[in-house]
Amino acid sequence: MPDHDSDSLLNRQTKRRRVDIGVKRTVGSIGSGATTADSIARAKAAIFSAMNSLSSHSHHGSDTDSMDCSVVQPHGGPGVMSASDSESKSNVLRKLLKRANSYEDAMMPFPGTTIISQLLKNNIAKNGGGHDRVDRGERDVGFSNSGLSNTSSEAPQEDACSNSSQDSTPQECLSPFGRPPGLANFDIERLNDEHLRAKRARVENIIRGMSHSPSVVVPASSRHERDHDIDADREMELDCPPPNSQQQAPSSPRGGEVCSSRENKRKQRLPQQQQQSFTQLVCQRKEQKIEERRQLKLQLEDMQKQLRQLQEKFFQIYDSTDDSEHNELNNDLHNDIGNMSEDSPARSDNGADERSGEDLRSDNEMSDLDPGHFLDRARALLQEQALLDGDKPRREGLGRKGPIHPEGKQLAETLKQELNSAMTQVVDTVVKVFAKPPRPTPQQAFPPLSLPPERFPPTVNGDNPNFHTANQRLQCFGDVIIPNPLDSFASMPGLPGTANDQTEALPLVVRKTPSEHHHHHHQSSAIGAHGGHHHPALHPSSLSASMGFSPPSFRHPFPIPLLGYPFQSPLGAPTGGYGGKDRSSPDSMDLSRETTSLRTKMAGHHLSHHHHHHHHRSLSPAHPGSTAESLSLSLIKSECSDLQDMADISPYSGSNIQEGLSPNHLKKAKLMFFYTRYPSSNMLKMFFSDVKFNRCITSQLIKWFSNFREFYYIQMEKFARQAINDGVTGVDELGVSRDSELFRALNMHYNKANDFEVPERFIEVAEVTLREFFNAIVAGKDVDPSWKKAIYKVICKLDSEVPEIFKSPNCLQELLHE
DNA sequence: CACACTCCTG
DNA sequence: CAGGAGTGTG
Repeated sequence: MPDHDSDSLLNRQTKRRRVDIGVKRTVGSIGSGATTADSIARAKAAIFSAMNSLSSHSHHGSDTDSMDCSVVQPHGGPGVMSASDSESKSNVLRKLLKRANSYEDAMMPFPGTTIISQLLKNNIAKNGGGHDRVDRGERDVGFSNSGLSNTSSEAPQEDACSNSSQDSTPQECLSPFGRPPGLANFDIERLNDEHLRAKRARVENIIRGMSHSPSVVVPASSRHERDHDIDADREMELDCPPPNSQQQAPSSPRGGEVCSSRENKRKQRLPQQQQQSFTQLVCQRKEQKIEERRQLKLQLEDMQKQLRQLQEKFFQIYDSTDDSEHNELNNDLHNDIGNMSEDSPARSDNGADERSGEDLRSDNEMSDLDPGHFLDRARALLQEQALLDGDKPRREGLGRKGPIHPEGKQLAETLKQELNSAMTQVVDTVVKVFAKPPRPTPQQAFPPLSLPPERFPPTVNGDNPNFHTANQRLQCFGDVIIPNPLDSFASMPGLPGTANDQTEALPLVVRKTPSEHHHHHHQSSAIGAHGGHHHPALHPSSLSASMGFSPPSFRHPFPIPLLGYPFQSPLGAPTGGYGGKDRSSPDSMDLSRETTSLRTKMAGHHLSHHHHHHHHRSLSPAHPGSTAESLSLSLIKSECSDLQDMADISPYSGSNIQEGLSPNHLKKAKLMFFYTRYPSSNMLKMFFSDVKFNRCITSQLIKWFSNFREFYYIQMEKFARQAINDGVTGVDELGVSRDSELFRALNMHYNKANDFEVPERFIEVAEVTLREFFNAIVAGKDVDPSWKKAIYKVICKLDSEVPEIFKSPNCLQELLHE
């Protein structure tokens, strides 16, 4: 037997003696995720799905799957799309889009024309913006042309280390939004050429340098790849100790001898010349990756630009119509659609509704670029249209009518259609491209385009401090699993927020549909926003906290991903967004919340085998370390450099419903422990209503309480034994008071600052626990491996109600400042 | 199978 | 406190 130190043996022995208390508590899946969404929301969802699949290359797309399911639900029922593989995802997307479209068609009596196209063309001509392009009309042309502009010479077909099984047709890897013919073609091609040359030179340089060095040092990133490639053989290659002992870590002295470092072994495995060619391949693949990212970036920019153009045009038209009406109408529309889709009073969005009026106004100057508002206006116009249609309202909720401009209505209609089709096309094409190859190879013959920053459209707020980070984010799209962009829908809850935990990304994990969709239902549908009705489980405090603070600029999810993820930097974020609207709750302001969530996000990521995304870190020339970037850097935990990507990408900053648990949440949980030792997940969800729950968050919270319990029981046992050793004979002599040592230890742990008055009940429970332990030990029950189980059962019944105040996200302040 | 739980380790 | 492991449960 390969030597395991006695520790391991001991461990295995002790592990046998586990005690599972089987305390049964309702595992609450709060509510059903069934939400309704109108076509706009669906379109949004579709876009985001597309973005997501684009970003993740449709690996492990479970996140979006769940979203898709819920989105589809109103029509298709829950089980429609439960498959989690990427193909089905794209299918879902397509269906979804089709539904959205058909819905629109039904809504609109006026067949769509191409007004937008015309307008856009005119605009382009007028502005002389040679770089702006609108290819909706000639999309097909652009598509077919997309692949022609260049070839990537350093994309060898015989990629030895490629684990992709698909050498599919190159065209499928091409961007559907490839450079359109005409306008910008010249510049682009020139750029392409330059860039290609430069890149080639770089590659050759690298390769030359590598082959010259006597001891070929494989870059870390490529080592990863090799790890991946060789992974299959590892079992045979390495004479590792049995799986039981995970002693490959260098920390294990003997294990280290037996199982020498993996990298070393791996390095020696390949003969020299193979290594050289290997390194070449590696470099090539790096380049390919970079190219891929650039292409993705470009595509996204194109999409953004298109959207922006549409918005501008739309607003131009819209502004010509009467404004005051629209506010009313808009509100009306919210209600209307809300009623239509599914009148769920449980989910209502007060904030959004109230805000919509002022938003519409401020938009005119402010800008333009918030697609969410854009859609709002589209809806408003649609509503107008409906009203114009006359005395026969299409639906019940539609009672009002008023003076309207027929022209504007028609315009709105067509614009809307245009928008919809544009989105559909965008999403469809993106999905088509990126959802197809399960593991898209970087072998696209696609010209790397370096993009002058001027071409990058301005962000929502005009200034674009996050431009670089945005680029970087886009660069990682190909490799990194991006948290579900839908998360940014948190403030437009018509869409089911999905877990953005990457555990979802485990391969072959099929999402269990209904039970998984535990969401906060106090969030309302974005459209069905007639506020007031709350979910019974919901308390006003959390509502006010989660809605009232919502910074208007982040209400709409669209600009966030589409405009290059202009997330707030974790540090500066909420401050800027709130604009002093309210004293924001420290919880939602928590600076390190992203930090906490990082771990969550990474959970399970190791299975994705996306090793190559280290490449852009080492090679990417565009890594300027912008402000946001450096800020994010402070959040990077440690070894896992992937975390940086994740950190940058986190789309959650815009909402009060945060994705991660902050230290304040931890503090709160500790205080809650004074009341409940065994909180149910339902309870946790209720009391941490300012956190968006996904599996990871739930697990983390549960783990917290588990850890609390662990400490608690350890203390109990310790003090019980100590009492026995001290000669205590009877339980009566055993008490717990606020000045007893046991209490101090516990208080130190759960209430370190001692700024919370520990409830008396906890003292009693502690005393009971201590006595239980004492008795059990005295009775010699501790010889039984599961002797604690009985105690656990007793203690778990002693949970008391957690005060309502804990449900407030601001509870910490309210609790501690008194 | 997923989840919650405990136990152990770092 | 988190991660991993092992176990029990539905």
